[in-house]
Amino acid sequence: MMQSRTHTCGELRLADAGKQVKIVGWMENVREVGSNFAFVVLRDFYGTTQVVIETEDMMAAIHGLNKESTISVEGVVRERSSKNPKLPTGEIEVVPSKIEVLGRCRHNSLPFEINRSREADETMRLKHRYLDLRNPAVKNNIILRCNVVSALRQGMTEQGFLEITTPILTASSPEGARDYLVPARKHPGKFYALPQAPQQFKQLLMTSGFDRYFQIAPCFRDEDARGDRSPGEFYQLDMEMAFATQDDVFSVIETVFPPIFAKYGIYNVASSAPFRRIPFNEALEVYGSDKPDLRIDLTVQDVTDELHSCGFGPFEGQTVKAIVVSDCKLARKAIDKVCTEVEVQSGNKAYWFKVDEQGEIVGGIAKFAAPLKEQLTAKLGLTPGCLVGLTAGKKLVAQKTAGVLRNKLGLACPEHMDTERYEFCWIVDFPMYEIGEESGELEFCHNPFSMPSGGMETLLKVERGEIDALDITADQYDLVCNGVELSSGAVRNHDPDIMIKAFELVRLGEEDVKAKFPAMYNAFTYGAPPHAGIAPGVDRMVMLLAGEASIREIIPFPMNKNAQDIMMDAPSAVTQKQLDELHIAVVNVEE
RNA sequence: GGCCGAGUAGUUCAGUUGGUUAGAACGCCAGCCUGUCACGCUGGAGGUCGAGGGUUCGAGCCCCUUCUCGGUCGCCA
Repeated sequence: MMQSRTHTCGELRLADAGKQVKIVGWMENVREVGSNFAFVVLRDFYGTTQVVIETEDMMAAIHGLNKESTISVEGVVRERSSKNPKLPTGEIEVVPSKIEVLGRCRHNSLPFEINRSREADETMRLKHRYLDLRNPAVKNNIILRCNVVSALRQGMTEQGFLEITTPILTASSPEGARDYLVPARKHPGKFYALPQAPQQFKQLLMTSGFDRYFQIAPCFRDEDARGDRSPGEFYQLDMEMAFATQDDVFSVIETVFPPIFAKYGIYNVASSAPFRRIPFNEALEVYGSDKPDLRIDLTVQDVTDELHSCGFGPFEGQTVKAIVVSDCKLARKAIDKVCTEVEVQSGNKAYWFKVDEQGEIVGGIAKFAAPLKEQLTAKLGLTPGCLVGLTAGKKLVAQKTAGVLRNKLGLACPEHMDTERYEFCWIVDFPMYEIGEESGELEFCHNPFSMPSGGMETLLKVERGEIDALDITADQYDLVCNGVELSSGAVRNHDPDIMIKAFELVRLGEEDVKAKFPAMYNAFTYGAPPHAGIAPGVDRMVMLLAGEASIREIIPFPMNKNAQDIMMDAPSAVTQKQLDELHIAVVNVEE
């Protein structure tokens, strides 16, 4: 038999009984149940098949062979006398006539057990990622990622988008995150930068006349990691459309995303178009977050008037927010746990009281709230069985803490959260400017590429003193799903004059625009199309679909929290010759 | 960089008020076992308790320093 294999380990069925086959794979397990009788579980990418050892010859062929060695097995498919209904191949087994060792595993003790690798220490998993990935539960997330990326490509292509790659070695950008720099050998003292996003290139593509662009784009940012944020590099479904409005972008996403989420996600229900649109300020006020989880039916209410002078110290003179949980079944211990979690995550305390079956305010800070029962009942519509969660602080702090509390209460109270679905929304009307915390002066809130709503006319109104710069909104939007920010996007500012005017409000001018974004500024002076786009994060999308809490579970070869690849040993030292060629002198490097 | 948590056998963990020889499960090795499929049974090997210092008659446990990993905040136009 010349073929490497006739079948995979996942495909043989009862109907194949009697066939002469050759299968290959990893020796996952050996169960010896007699001196010359054993079962070998052979695993490949597609599944597992049982090989039954019944002769001295075959026993000798696997004798002393460590698990996870690769072997080929030639033999006959036979119906099992004792079947296993839990396995797709559980009705048959292969009776071998020849077993060949292909790749011997030299280790009789593995760093972890393959099928339980997810329980192992993460450092160990990452160091031996090639073993970790043999675990079907780990491997399946990578397969899911492939399928999702493939579906996104197909969806975007069907919408008329062209996939165009943009440079990886490019220029450092003056704003945004920290760049990864690459020394330029031919230009001593100068550096390339890895792109934080293909932002400027895609806008230049629009200016070049391409109408609809997309790319599964690698993005590089030298910022610290989070559970849902990979250090160093990540991927975006980057897209841009010429002569387009916000609605045009929304329409594309609302067409492409829901079917993919419903098909590939752990939940098979996704919002249908159009997604809810929530203004930024309303999101903060009602949900305490600019990325609300709409599966939770709880909302935040303002009780500052009622409680800011109730005598409870932490509320004194502060904004106070309340979340009413009707028919709350949480015990005191569970409520305290929620409050503790809120404090850990937000750094601010949460408080509570309950309304008992007699309608009396009890528990938590009842001592202060009870005297205000009438006002609170009128304001919040309290009924027996209600739990009222409370937060306080300066307005934004009270809002955001309430947002954290809302999430925790939703998770703790299943009757207030319809977990098994993907609930999308757009956050719209972001402020264009804010007062910088350090500078105390007006700054761009998000990015300077966005078009101020109303364009030049709006900026002129600020100049004329008719409106406050802080009240300007940008044609910018976030895509949010189940409390996860998937993406920011915007209608871009394609007009050099409006760009300069927008920069003037933050005390910059034409020279700064030219200096910071020379290619884009120049390009836009040659006739630019209005354009808009968005760039949903592929990694986070796959996390949501896989139901994984760690981004490392959906990346084939992830780095650890400290941006190290401990399998490849990156970053690593390089030779003096390499440094010399790059005109780099390394000083004060500690071992 | 701040805060919180973790670090004990190959792996995952337990280890009481500081007290005899640091345990369990899985894995590994040996023996038994002809229908297992998380095979079973018997036995065995395997430990720098992250590192350094201190307190003590005595430290896995208490104190100090430090390293590593994770979470979180800062940061991420």
